[in-house]
Amino acid sequence: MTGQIDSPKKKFIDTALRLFAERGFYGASLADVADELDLTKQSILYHFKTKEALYRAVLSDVSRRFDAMLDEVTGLDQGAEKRLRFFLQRLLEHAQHAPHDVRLVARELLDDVARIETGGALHLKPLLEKSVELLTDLPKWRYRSEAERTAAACQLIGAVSYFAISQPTLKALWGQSKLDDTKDAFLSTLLLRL
Amino acid sequence: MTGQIDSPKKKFIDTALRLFAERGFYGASLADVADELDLTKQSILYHFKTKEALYRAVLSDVSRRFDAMLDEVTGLDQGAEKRLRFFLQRLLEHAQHAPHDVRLVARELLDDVARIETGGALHLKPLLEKSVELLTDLPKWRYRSEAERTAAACQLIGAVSYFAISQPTLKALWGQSKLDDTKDAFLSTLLLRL
DNA sequence: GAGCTTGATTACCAATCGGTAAGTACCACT
DNA sequence: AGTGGTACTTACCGATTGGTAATCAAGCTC
Repeated sequence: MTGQIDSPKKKFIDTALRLFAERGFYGASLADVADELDLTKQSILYHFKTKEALYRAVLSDVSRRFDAMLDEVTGLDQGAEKRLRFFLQRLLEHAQHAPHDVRLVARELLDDVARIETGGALHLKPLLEKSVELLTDLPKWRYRSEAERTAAACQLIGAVSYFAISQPTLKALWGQSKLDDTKDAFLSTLLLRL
Repeated sequence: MTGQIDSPKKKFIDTALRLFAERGFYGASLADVADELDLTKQSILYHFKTKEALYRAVLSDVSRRFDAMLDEVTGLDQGAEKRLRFFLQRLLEHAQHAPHDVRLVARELLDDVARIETGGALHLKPLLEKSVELLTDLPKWRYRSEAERTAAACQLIGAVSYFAISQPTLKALWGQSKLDDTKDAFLSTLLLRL
């Protein structure tokens, strides 16, 4: 129904994703998004009724890509540990060439506090449930209880995600070469701990 | 010089911290902060010249608390592994009863992207350097290279921080009891991997 | 070539934003 | 009693925000 491919909405969604991820929902105005495309903000409001609607469209695009990655992992017909390693590798890759997605998800988590108070919707609920379930179901780790497996899953996702959103800062802090070294070492040391 | 204790600025800083952490810099207006205190926004501008100045004051307050925690860890005269365990425990505790601090730091990391592009200052630079140095210097882990120790340090900080900022969402997702179970298991499984 | 849809425009709006200027209530000190 | 500083207020400002209304040009079908 909603034309996914090559819709004229796509350029707005892509640009809005980048700006929302970099500056947050309130930090990026409709005029900012339109300026990046050399258009006016009213052209955005033609395709999306409100700024909120644009934001929801961006979120569902992010969710779609994330979901495709998760399906790729669950579809892999291999042993549990192989799949877990594959998941972490794919998550890290995803964070590398779709950094805006990961940053927007992080902002969503931060904004949830205010949203929960006001009874707003948690947009990423299905995504989070799927991710954690995937990780806790996969391995029969040496951790004993369900709680410990869940905790370990949160640690793995958190380590990768936080590292991903820290990269621009770390690059400014360390320079590109040290960051690259750390990036190379990241996956191996993470997998080493499984 | 700048009166730390019981200054009339303190209530503004505390309230601003909460709102900035929950909604971000652009999501929380001066009027919002003032309303929470049943005051007018001009009373804020009396104490802080600009909104940016208020934000910097909030950040330095957060940095001060963080720094005190780090000093507490480096001051502990014990073996390297003991200190590392103590650090992770204290970081998790800090995230528990000062959740706004951790959330604001996360927002700073997200905002750095835009700030680096425009040549802005990275407010948390000294804090980050100190944290990572502390972690990489402490243990002679089984990881071989400097890069692998750095990567491991990032993983530990990231796991704790991301878990901390995810808690309101996870509570809404799972309920309080499952979150509590996971929280209890979090530190033990994290330390298990050292 | 009339009519409809699509994508974008210009013009305009009320509300809110951060910030300035001037004034007020209160308190300590002399 | 007068003075000066502190904490805060009311009144106001220009700029920007998200959003509405009306219009216009291009392309399509019949």
